[in-house]
Amino acid sequence: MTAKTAPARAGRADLTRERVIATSIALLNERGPDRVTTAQIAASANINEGNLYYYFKTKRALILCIFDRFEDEVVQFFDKDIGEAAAPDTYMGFLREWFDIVWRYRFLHRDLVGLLAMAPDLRRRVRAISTHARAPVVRLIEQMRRARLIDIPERELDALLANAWIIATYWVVYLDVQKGVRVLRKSHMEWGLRQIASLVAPYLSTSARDWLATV
Amino acid sequence: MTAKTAPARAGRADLTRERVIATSIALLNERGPDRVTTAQIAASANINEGNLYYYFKTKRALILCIFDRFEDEVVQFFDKDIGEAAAPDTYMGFLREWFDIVWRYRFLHRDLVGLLAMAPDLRRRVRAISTHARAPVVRLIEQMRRARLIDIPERELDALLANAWIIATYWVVYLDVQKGVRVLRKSHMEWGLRQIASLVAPYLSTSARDWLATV
DNA sequence: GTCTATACCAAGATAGAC
DNA sequence: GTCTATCTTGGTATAGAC
Repeated sequence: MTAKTAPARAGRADLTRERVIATSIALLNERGPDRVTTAQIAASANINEGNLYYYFKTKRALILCIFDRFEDEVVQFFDKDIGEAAAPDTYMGFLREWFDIVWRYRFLHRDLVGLLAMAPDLRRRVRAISTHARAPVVRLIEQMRRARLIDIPERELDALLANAWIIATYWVVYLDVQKGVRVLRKSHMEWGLRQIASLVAPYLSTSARDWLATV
Repeated sequence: MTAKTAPARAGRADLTRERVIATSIALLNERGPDRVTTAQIAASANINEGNLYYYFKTKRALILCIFDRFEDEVVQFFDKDIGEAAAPDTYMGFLREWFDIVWRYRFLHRDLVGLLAMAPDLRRRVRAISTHARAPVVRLIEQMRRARLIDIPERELDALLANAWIIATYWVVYLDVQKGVRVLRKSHMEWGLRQIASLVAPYLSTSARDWLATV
């Protein structure tokens, strides 16, 4: 919410700062917070370790700054207006976008335990995000209902949402950790989309299911 | 496979060793490998830190020993014969047992990245486990089919299995990390079971679904 | 804003007495 | 088998010159 996003017009300092952040995200995703040292970050950003501390007083501060960015992206994503007359593939587009965010910040999900130990306050913020996410998703389902794309009994909705949330956030972790995937290729993305689709499939109208089969 | 399981007749040394292992599992589940020190383990097992190294030459060896135990339990679980005339709640019993294992060793799933960095060979073994798991699960589904409990198209099976696997392994992580659950109560367990059940529900026969509603 | 040099400390591990 | 004492390393962070 209160995050500093990338500056519009960047001076030299801003550029360095951005380079540090970008390079840190890459390293953190690759090896996780506990296996990335400040020395490695500095080296990877082509600056001296001492200089790194000019930009971020602590390693913790750097990681929190990255979390801010993630939070910003997520809030923006969910607050975006979906528009009423959505075609089926609009929904796919959203999912794709979501996977992309989760992938780019996957260490946040994968290594959350460690991060929580470092900054307990993150628990609150992580929870806030999944709470925040619920309304737009429910709205989206309502919309699909009105468009006669889906038909799901009220009492099964909660369980479906929880499952969808777990798959949608842990799918990339699963790819990363269990499958050893290093780069998120289009094929992986499609695979994840199909997983979610298969979750929802039983509740889709025949027309929507036919459409799905063509994707 | 080659793990040393708890000795049948335990001498003093064995008892100490077991205490170290049990206490380590507790600590590792609570805080994760990187936030548990050998000093804490020793203290928690009521022995001196030096003594700890008599039992395990390195921290790594200790953790690998725990992985051995997990592996043993999993293999035993999956190799167990299911028996043909299984009632619906037999399947629930299996799921329960599985959740229990995953919960007791949840740090292995939750902190796998770090563990893989420590012992790359684990990747092979983890993969072997999920490969090993497939056959029994497919057999189980076949059995449910014959008992007319389930009806699922062949081409939807793979996606369902993958989703079930993700939910079944990451459910406890989700509880732990996102919900802040510290002790796996019966209510959480039931919740997880319902999640899996809701995944399978669309494919169940009406009789099986009726049975499910009574649980 | 960037560097060099260095302090500091926590954690894993060893030696060797008992 | 268990303890005390100690070594070693590597990683975070600071001081201060340029």
